[in-house]
Order: sequence, then C-alpha cells, then structure tokens
Amino acid sequence: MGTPQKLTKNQSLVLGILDKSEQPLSAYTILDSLRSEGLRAPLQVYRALDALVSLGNVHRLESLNAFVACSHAGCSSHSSATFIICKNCGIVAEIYDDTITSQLHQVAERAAFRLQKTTVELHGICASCQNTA
Amino acid sequence: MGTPQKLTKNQSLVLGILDKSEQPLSAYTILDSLRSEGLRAPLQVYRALDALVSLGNVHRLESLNAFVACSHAGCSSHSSATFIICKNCGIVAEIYDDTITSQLHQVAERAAFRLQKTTVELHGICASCQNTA
DNA sequence: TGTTGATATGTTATAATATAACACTTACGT
DNA sequence: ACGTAAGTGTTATATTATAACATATCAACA
Repeated sequence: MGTPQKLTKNQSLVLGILDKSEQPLSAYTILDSLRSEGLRAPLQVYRALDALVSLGNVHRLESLNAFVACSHAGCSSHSSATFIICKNCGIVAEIYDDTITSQLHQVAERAAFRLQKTTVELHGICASCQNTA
Repeated sequence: MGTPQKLTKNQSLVLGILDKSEQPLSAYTILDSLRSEGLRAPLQVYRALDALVSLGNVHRLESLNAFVACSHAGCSSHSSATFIICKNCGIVAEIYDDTITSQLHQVAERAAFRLQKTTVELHGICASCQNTA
C-alpha cells in the first residue's frame, strides 16, 4: 500500500513547499523559495521533483510546466488522474474518475496500444472565479 | 463548415513542414527546416504556430512541447481530441471519442467548472513497436 | 572495521523552449 | 489614396531543463 518512504533532505524541502502552495509551482519558483535553505541550482530541485513524481507524491502538469503535491496522500498506485486547472486563479483540482480511466484504456486497447501513462488536463474557469468575475 | 482560410506565407511554410512530417516537431526543428526559405527567428515560427493552432490546422502536444498537423482536414470545431503517442517511434494518432468527450464534460460540470480546452495525451508503445521489439 | 556499491548532493556550464519590445510592411475595406 | 489591422523581421532576453563531473552519505556485508 502507501509505503511511507523516507524522503531525502532535498525531497522533503521540495515537497514541503508544494504542500504549502495553493497552486502549481514551477521548478524555478520552488528553487527561489528554497534558496534560504541552501539550495542553489536547478538540478537540485529537478532531481527532487523527479524522485517525488516517481514516488507519486507530486504530479507534473504538462500543460503548465509546473508541479503540484498529490492531493491523495500516497497515491502512487492510483489510476489516471484528471486535473482541472483554472486559468484565472490557477487553482488545480485532482480528480479520479473510473469512467474516464476505463474509457482511456479502451481507446488504447482498440489501437493495440500499450498504455503506460495518461495526461488529462482540463482548462477553464473554476466555480469561484465565475462568480467573482 | 471547414472554412479553407487563406494562410499567410509563414503559416503555409510551417504547415507544409508539419504536413510532411510523420512525427510531431518542435518549434526549433521547424525553424531549422525553414532557414532555407528565409526564416531566421523563433518568433516567426511561434507566431505562425499560434495562428495555425487557433485555426485548428495544428495541435500542440503539451507533454512533448511539440506540434502536429491536424489529421482531420479543418477540424477546428471538433470535440476534444485524444492523442496517442508512442514513446518508441514518436508516432502520434489523433482520436476523437465521444464517450471521453462527454465524460470530460460531465466531470467539469460536476465541479461547476467552465470547460474551455482539454488536453488528453496517452503515452506508451504503439502496436507496430510492440511487434518489432 | 572497513570496503564497496548504490544513492544523493553540489556545482558549473549549456541546451532547449518561449516571449518582450520595437520598427517596418503588407493587405484590404472605405 | 488613406487608415487600420494583421503580418513580418529583428534583437534581446526570459523560462524551462539537462549534461558532465566531483564529492558526500549511508547501508549491506565480508
């Protein structure tokens, strides 16, 4: 199940920043937040991010070149995530929908495609921003 | 219907390159292919790509930072595309599946989210590469 | 204990992707 | 012909990501 995994120093620092953030963060934004902790180079952040993504603690949003903490504790074994991204306020919701997951697998299977990873990102305006605007 | 749209010079050049390509191309790869036609700067390519994406002639693959010609003539008014991308040979298939489209809309609606654009990209190994390997 | 091997870290340099700002040109309706 | 919107060209720069190499940490175990 959700192996708790002891994180390394840099991984903990990066995950800590992402956990505190309401919004996805770019690698360089994370780096700037961690300069006070002694981080200096992009690679230190990218390496931590790579590990955290592999562990399932963090997701990469391809359409934003940015990263978010997983909102489901240790979700490494989850099915395909759907991300809902508000263009206005930048907030992201992480959703797991079995119908979407199984339909994506069906589409792959019909094409005899061996599916390894899905990227599903929805862009638009969240409920709260619709009311505000 | 599919308004044929007269393209500008740079747009035609860029679309021509993408049409000939089996695989998605990065903006800089396109630029290199068009230096012989007189293009010199990234912006010339990016501007043409922006226009072609708006017209529906070209799709941007977010997970690759690359671009492909639309495989459905003038598909500007299509529903959400699903892209199947082979990690081995790089080939891309563009699929329209009504069940996926409607399910994505349902997920959005449940979240009271005003959906504007979808990004659905599946990574794995295509049928042909499975047999070869 | 101390060697080894795998993993993590730190650092400099550079590659790859994308946009800002500004000047000039072309297309086209009136 | 005129005015305006769209397209073009150019330089500079911002943003995102990786290569290459040196050092450090730490657990397994002979």
